[in-house]
Amino acid sequence: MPELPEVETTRRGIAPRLEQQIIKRIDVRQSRLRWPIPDEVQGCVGEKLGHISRRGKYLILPFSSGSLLWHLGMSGHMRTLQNAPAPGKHDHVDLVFESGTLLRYTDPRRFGALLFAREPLEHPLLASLGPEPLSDAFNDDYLKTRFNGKKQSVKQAIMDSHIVPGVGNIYASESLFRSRIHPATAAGKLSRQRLERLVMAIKDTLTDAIAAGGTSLRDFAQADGKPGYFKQALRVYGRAGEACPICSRAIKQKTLGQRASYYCGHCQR
DNA sequence: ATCGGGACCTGCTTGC
DNA sequence: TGCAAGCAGGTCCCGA
Repeated sequence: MPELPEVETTRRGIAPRLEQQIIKRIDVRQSRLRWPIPDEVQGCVGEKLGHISRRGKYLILPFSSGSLLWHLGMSGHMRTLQNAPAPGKHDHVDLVFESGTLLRYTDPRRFGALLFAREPLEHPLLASLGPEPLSDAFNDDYLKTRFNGKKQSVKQAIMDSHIVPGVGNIYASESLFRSRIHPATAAGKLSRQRLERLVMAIKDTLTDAIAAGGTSLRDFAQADGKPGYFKQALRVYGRAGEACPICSRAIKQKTLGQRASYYCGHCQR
């Protein structure tokens, strides 16, 4: 579910309901996520939540003693609730605020993570991320440097969070289709012009998806429970055998780096 | 240094 | 109908 647009959609959904509120309790029902949830997170209790931000696919919830770092993994999602029903099997964490509002974290596969850091941006997991793809620092000069000499496919390269954080399997395929670059092309072989196109395609794809409220796949819902609307806007992802929206030839599927990739063999070179 | 693969989990879909 | 295999939005870490 969650790539950058879904995480950003989640952030926008929960922020107005939670910021400036004092946390009363943190209920951890299952601490075994990707890493065990550290006891340190309990240090936030009694403190006021500041401005929620995002770095790559991480949400940062700042309190005076430090920040919660939250990654949704593959299947995680959050909802804010007023009158919380009894937690279900996969509702692993609740942040309970003094107002009665509650943030509930659900994650069937438990690939997500909840960590604590005094200086969030200095945490090794965040410090090693590439520049935000929607910032000016993410440009063709940057990609030229990072792709230099790379034999790895461009699809795998843009899915590497240390190069481009936030682009996952869906938006990698979509961005490559937009830029008309074949996903298996060696990253280091891309011309300057194609890198410019790729940068623009990634920015546009992410921006459009955020505007649509994220892609709705399976269990993804926005923080208010409404589904995202980008799924119908996907041009190639999950559409093997369907007609390419540009040339009408059948969309192909190929596995790269153990992940399904979708592309048009005619439009993408 | 770069890479490919395995690992971590559960649930849904597919095929026999 | 039942069961097992295969696949799914992520990414760290290991060994080659």
